[in-house]
Amino acid sequence: MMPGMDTQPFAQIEPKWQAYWEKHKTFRVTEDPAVPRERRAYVLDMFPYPSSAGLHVGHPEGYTATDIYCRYLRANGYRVLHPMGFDSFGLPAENYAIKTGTHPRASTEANIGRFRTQIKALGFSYDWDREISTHDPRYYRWTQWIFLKCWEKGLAYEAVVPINFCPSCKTGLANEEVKDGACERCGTQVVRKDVRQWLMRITSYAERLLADLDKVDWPESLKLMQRNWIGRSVGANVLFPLAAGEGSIEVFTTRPDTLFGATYMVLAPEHPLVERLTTAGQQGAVSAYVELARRKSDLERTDLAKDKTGVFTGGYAINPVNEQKIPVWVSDYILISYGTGAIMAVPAHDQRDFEFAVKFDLPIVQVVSRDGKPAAGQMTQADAEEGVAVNSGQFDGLPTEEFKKRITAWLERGKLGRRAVNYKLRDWVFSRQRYWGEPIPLVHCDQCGTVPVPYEELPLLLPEVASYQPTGTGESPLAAITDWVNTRCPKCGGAGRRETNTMPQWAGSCWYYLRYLDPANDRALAARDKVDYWMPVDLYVGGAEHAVLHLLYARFWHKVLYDIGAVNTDEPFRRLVNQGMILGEGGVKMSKSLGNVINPEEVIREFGADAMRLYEMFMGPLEVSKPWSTQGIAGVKRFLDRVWRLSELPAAAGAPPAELERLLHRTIKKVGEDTRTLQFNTAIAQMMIYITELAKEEKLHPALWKPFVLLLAPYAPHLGEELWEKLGEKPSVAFQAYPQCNEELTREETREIVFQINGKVRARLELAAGLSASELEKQALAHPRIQELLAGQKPVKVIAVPDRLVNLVVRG
RNA sequence: GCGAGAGUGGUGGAACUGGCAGACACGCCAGACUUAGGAUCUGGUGCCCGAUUCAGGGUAUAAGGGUUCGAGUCCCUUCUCUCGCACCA
Repeated sequence: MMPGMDTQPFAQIEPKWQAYWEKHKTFRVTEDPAVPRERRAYVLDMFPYPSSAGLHVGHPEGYTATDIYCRYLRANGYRVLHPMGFDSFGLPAENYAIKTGTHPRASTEANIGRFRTQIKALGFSYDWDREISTHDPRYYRWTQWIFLKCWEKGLAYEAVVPINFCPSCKTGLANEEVKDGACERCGTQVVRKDVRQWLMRITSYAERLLADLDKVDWPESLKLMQRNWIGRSVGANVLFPLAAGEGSIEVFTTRPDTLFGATYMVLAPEHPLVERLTTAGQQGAVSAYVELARRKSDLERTDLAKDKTGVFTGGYAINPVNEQKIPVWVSDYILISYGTGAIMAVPAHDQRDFEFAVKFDLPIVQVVSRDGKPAAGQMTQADAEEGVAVNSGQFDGLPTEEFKKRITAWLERGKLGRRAVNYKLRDWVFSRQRYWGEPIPLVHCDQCGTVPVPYEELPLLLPEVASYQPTGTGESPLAAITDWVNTRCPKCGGAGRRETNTMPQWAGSCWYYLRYLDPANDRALAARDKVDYWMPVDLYVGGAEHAVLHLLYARFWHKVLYDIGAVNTDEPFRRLVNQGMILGEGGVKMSKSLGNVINPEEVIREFGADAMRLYEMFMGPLEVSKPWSTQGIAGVKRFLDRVWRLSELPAAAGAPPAELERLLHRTIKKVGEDTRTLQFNTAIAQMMIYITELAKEEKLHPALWKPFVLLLAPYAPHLGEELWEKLGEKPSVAFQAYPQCNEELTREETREIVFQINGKVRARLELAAGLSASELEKQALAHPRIQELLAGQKPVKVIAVPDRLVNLVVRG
């Protein structure tokens, strides 16, 4: 048989309609002030990094979901902004350049070309006039502009700090980029290294980043990840005077109520007071320990179940609540980067302190009790629960919460301490010692210090280099270009040196959603009226792997932009949905090494883009991970072929059968609701049910067919256009009004009522819908099978649920 | 270890505020059409027992318990898996 006779000719249809959309700019969108706010929607996909591997099947999943949703919104009268672009700065292109000498721009732009072609082959309704790439100087001009704004506000600062350094990528990494002690990108163990860095003061936004999570409609699990990452904790900073000489040790504690149980103190090895406190006798041991700790990697220091180590400094401090002299130790279980880098140790109520105390035979004093009485005998582990104070002098008997308030007030009165809030969140290590990124637009001048490149001179172009090889010395390959590095100070005109670090990949992706609003603007990152027209993003779809990276950084920058009046809202993304991962066949992760990677290009060639789209949506709920199945996509293609064959049937005259009309309206209702709520899998199932029934007819009723084509079009847009045209209609189907369901017709006339005895189904009966409970009960008792089984017994209880069931309860 | 989420046929998954478990699809089985089929169509398909065709019955949502006329759904305990954090004082 001729191919194409009984299957949809997707190989012809799909390029045909893609060319049509492109030629007519069908999905170009402009700002029409006549469209009211509630009829506008900004639907955003996380833009891809254009890797050399080409599109992955995971990309089309989220893109298809938003595309269906956008097409649904347009059919329902919305003006929809739906753009796409490329996150095109980044390490892989640079590593490729090191290997082959190809300029990262050349390989990146080739990859972008391939990505664009692949994305277009899936028939997404993007407004391609708004496409952006973060490596484009017209784009990164504004990334640099935002950086300078941050610098002006004191949010970007330079420091030599010990940071996570990837020896393979030869660059510093942000905390967020380290997973299990390894570089997130390449898996190499990171080391601690002192490098001159640019940092972003994200910590000064910690409180707002935390509080404003309550304003957005995001998955709870993701909000929780951000909350935990920010890690706010409330307590007190307390001063412990040194026993000898001036000064004191400041500690942070969340449990000031346990102050009476503080029996020793511990300083981080890097703590500035270590040297002063160390006595002559302990000098050797302390120096050796500090040196050892310095050389340990972060992973070794934070190793899971390792034994606690430490040394006594020989020095003492005074516990301010009871004037007791307590020893000061040094240990690497205290981190210099959190709190004050020093703690009061309360071994009775903190497991870490307990282990340390047991190991070094330090006193353990219980100061909290669950029942208000001190425990008899030795404690075998720390008890971190709240309770009632004991062994705490005048405070005995106070419950933990109350004690915290009182002691904090007491400390404040005595100038011995004050309430304090701490965050786990660290400032964002922002500079990279690499080539392929935005140059940081600053000049170092001996006279004037750090001077910004004037705004009107932006973009500061990324210069060409002879070698992309990272130096590993803390300088980027840019440092080797002397005629670029050596420049004039913009302020005094004297000799200056350019900053040679570049920005991290996250910089460009921090604000790309704003550039789509006004991609060609050369006077502002986006005109404020366009920002006001579209922002905030109504729906943002992408993977969960960006929970504490892109999504945290973007929120941070957005708030900075909000503070300087560049945007209209304090949060960028009103609603966020994480798509699940698509796994390989068999439920394992897709990877080159396993050889189970599915190539979208091949899938499209074999099954068509519509089938690919439909299948990815039919696999299961958008949010969950699910395995790919080639047989599964074949099934979905069968459905599309069946639809095609139906379209080839001759038209029927006269009114369609009433039952099919009812099914049509139930289908309109179900598909519409499920599309609106992103439950695409069940919407597709309903379309399948409908087509199965329609296929039983000899001829095709236009009244049953036309609305179906409109339901299908958002899911299979190429076939949708083609079927619309076959109906004698003019393209495009994309802006046709969505079918309306007749509620009257969605209601069933009859319902199958289940008759149960003691909860077990014993009979079924088709009855008119809407019968009352008492009528149902009568029907149940009159049913012959029920009468037979009851054998004259009277039910002790009858539960009748209208339109559903009757349950007869017999005997007790 | 802590935090979050999830466990439903051979497989992916359905199931509204507790109300017929397994929609839809894959796979499999049988039949039709066919020179052929990764084609199409029809029927069947959780498991167990039973009935030669029409019956029918039992059992079942990770395991165990509880609430209820009724539990995949609510509560408790246990187990498994996935994700996040990991000495954050």
